Amino acid sequence: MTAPTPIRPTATDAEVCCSRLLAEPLGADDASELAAAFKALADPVRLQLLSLIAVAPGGTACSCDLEEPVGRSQPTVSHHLSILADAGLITKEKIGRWVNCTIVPERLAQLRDLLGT
Amino acid sequence: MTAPTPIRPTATDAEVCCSRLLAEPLGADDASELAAAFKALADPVRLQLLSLIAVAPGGTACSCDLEEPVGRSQPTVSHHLSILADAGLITKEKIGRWVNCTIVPERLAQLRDLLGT
DNA sequence: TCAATGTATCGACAGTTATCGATGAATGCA
DNA sequence: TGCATTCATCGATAACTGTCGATACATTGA
Repeated sequence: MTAPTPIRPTATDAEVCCSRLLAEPLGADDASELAAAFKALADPVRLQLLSLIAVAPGGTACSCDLEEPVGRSQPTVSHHLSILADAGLITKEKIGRWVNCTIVPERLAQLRDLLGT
Repeated sequence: MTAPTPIRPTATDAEVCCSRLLAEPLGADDASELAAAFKALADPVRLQLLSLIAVAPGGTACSCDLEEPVGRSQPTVSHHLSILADAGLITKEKIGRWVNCTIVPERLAQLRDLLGT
């Protein structure tokens, strides 16, 4: 997860028609990077958090409003939010005592495009 | 993973514009189902296997030809292939002594669409 | 029928992960 | 300054997961 790849690279090559995943044999390094990205989505609590943040006004929600809907403790929610942030799926901004979590739809689109276009 | 949802549902509702994940607060059950699907993709070895199968002629590869490229033992490869099959990402067909694994691109497209359209 | 081969299953083990309570740090308010 | 609140970190624990060797099963060919 180093260089931010473009969201929708203009396909100049005709072979870039389907999935990057399906276009060529995946190397071990690329596979690890990709797997790490999907790992962030591979947990029901994180998917719920992501969904709650996405549907909140402006795609932004306070961390404190997320504990009750997912039914987990504050440390657990904090842990999952950090994982989502590390994966680039949300951003966390500290406003006073609160932490505002904002969805990053471009990142979601990026992962989507890895599965096919 | 019960009812096979259509690959690209015709969006009659204007609100079905982006991601199912981002369209509404995800329930715990839906979240678990979705997470299970992404879990199958959240491992580098499985991604490599998927890639190898996809680029093989006809999108089909013999299980025996996959152990060497991923550098894992036969039981481990068998284990991962079962997970991919359970997730609907590949099908396994026993031909004599061999097991032919075939990619299911529709399933991949399904997961892609869950991230956005 | 027997040996060889491809695959699945079993048992074990190490590493990872989700979870929580307790605690500490940072901020805002009275 | 002191207190309440919000969040992150720590430590512990239970559950899950990836991995392999050993072994059992199934099929083919001699």
